Amino acid sequence: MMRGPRPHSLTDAALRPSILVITGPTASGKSELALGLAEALGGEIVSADALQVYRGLDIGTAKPSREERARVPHHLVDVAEPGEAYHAGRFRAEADRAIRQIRARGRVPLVCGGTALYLKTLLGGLAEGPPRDPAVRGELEAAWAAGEGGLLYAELATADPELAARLHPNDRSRIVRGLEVWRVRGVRLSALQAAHGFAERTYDALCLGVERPRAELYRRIDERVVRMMAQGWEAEVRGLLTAGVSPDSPALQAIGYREITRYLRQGGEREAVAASIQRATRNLAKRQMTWFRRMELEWVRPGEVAEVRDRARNFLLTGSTPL
RNA sequence: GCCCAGGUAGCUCAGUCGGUAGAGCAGAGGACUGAAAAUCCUCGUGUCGGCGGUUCGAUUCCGUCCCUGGGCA
Repeated sequence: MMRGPRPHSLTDAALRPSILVITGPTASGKSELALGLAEALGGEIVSADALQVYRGLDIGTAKPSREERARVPHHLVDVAEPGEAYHAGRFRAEADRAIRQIRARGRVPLVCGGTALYLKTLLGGLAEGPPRDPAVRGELEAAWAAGEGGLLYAELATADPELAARLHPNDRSRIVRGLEVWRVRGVRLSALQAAHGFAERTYDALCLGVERPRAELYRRIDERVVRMMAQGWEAEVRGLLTAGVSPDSPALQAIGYREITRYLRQGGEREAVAASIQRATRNLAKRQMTWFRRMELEWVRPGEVAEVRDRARNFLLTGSTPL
């Protein structure tokens, strides 16, 4: 079994900038909490959300409103075109820059979002791998779509046996990524990952997770989807498609966007769309919980704003790099 | 009232030429290193509508009753 990174010495910790992290499953109310906290502490919000980065995806990503963004500066929202493929590597670099700038202004960086992989890369870094290569990617995806998944898995088993051993033959995304790394750079992704091990410790972070009873969370999700549909989500998606955004782009694979795109292109029962979006969102929340359970978060309840504020203040004052 | 078709897992349904049943979805748990709201893995005992009958044995066949659709009156 792999062991976690060794605890860092106090000297190491003293060099690390303090940040606040607020996460939680979708619709848990983390944005609201972050907003209140940012105002109370003189902070700025760095979004850790894989979809709010895209311009034009507003309703379905529950993007902060113009008013909210006027109240508190937000970073990493609307920083990519909807046709682009944003990714963890880019998030890591841009979040680092945003945090640096916020601190340079003497303000508190408040990272808020539910994309656990992004949070993980922020806190632990990311292995040095080649960025995605559209050409190679295209070939691999095409091969997979043509039913050659078995061949691709076999190729990976030869190129990077260690990686293949821990991937299920059906795990398209990871098999494709592993082969991509092998084909463009001739190195094994598993080796890069082993060398790195998420061992970077750039920040001294207080990580808070917003907690809600499952049933309550699911109810909020269902209600929010209804609200989003009423706000014109369908028209938003139609606009993106009309503007030429490819239905295959990552942005349109997002929950809701994918269902609405399918509906607009292939038809179907209108009422079934909202229901399937609700279901997919509930499934997402459950997957997020799986991440959070092993993230060593301090759990807070949505109503505990004052307590959380004091907890955060205390952390910032006694942390390694008081402001 | 009569005729027909159904009543099987939370939902939609398959199936058992009589040996107590299985898929999808839901739900739960898990994995996760440049698409991550992605991608993937694991988990299915339920008076097989009720009551009788035939049978070594009935969810399966027969009778009857109840319920739900549809048709005829």
